[in-house]
Amino acid sequence: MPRAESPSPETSNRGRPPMSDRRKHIMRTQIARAAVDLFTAKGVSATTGDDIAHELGISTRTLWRYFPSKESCVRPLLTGGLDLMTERLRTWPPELSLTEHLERSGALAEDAGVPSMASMIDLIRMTRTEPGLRAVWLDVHHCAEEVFAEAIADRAGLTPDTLSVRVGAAMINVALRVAAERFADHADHEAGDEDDKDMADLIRAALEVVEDGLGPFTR
Amino acid sequence: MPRAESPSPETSNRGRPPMSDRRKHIMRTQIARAAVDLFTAKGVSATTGDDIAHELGISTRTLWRYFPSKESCVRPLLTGGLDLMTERLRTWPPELSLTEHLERSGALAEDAGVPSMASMIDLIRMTRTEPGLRAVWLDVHHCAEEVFAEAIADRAGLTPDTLSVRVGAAMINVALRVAAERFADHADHEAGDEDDKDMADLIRAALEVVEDGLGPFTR
DNA sequence: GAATATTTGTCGCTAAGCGACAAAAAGTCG
DNA sequence: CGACTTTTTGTCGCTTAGCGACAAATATTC
Repeated sequence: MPRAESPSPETSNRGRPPMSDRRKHIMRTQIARAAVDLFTAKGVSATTGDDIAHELGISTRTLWRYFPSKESCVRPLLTGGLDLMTERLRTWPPELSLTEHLERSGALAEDAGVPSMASMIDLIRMTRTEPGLRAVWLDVHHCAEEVFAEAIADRAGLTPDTLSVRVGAAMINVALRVAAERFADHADHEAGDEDDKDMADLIRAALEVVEDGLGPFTR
Repeated sequence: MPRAESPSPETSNRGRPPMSDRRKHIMRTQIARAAVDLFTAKGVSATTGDDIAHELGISTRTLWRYFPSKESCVRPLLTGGLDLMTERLRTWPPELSLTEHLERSGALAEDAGVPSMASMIDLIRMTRTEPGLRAVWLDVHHCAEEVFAEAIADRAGLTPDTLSVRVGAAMINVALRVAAERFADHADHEAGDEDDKDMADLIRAALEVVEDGLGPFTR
């Protein structure tokens, strides 16, 4: 049986601590990369699971072991920004409000946090026209809601199931989603108007609405 | 070719104004009913498109002409509540705030607005465990965001693309979603604690968080 | 290096979902 | 009502998604 070569020489863990989980993680990101490349090149519907698998030199069966559908292959890329956000929730300092803390996390995410920003931008754009990708995108954020709810509940001394906590977590979540979508949409205008260009400003502006509420808005 | 009998005698438009669109709409709701019944009875993964089609006496090919996947067959049921909400946005009186207006709409929805409330509750519960149904549920609400954005923008004299408008619409939207999910989860406890029992109270409480914002919450 | 556990590939299968064509409706006009 | 047109439906065939089972290959442990 012709064994597939390691996905990439520099990402393989040769000699270093074995760590089987690491291998899986690398494989998933490799698949995600190949998938997004093919999606952007040929379109989602024209890309088959066989295409993605063949690109990496793995069998189709193995591909479906890593992801349950071809659209979900790009999930690791779409979670990139949120992973950093939710990760930093663990070190949420008491003197900062949640929005302040998230704003600073957002500033980090833009710079070095996410390795392949260009692919992510392409992906988020594709979610507009590709229902399958949009479903993944929405689900990624839906999963993040849970994490936000736990963080908020923990801080406020409430249960994550409290209605206000769930709504609050969802509000935070959509603010980040809308900011990301807007960033993706306006990313290539580059040297245009300097209103809300970088991710940090967008996140700040979006979270501001969440912070203040709709009261002063739609009355 | 054995023609399928009309889905139901009383829902067929025999002799009355022709109206081809009406037939389609009836067909869609009939399919949705059959789908949710089979999903609750056998589970989603164990239900095939053939099952749904056979239940209605139509061919599988026709089923896929009405819906692009078996999960999306239940979409008409999941949009029930939101349809009423967005429809009533057209008659949003100037003297009411958006949340006030939506609260009243919510009170209507509970009573007579949605015909098959029981099926909807079952469906929303299933979205927890069935990824395919959750995707439909999230997408239904995502589509509603667009409508809310237009309504808010229209009232505020802004473009629907304004960041604050989009975030605001998304906030409204998730509040309604969380309220619906909570209602579905706590629906059968019936005569338990009288905290947040009916839909109207839940919507009111959820929209209150949106109205006030997270400022007084996570600081 | 041998024994064990995990991963992968091959095979076979069910089901999703679409394109094309023909039959059967439904709608139209006289 | 009857001929005509338009829309809908069914049948057929096909590609792809995606999983279960078993065997080979690989990784891990001792």
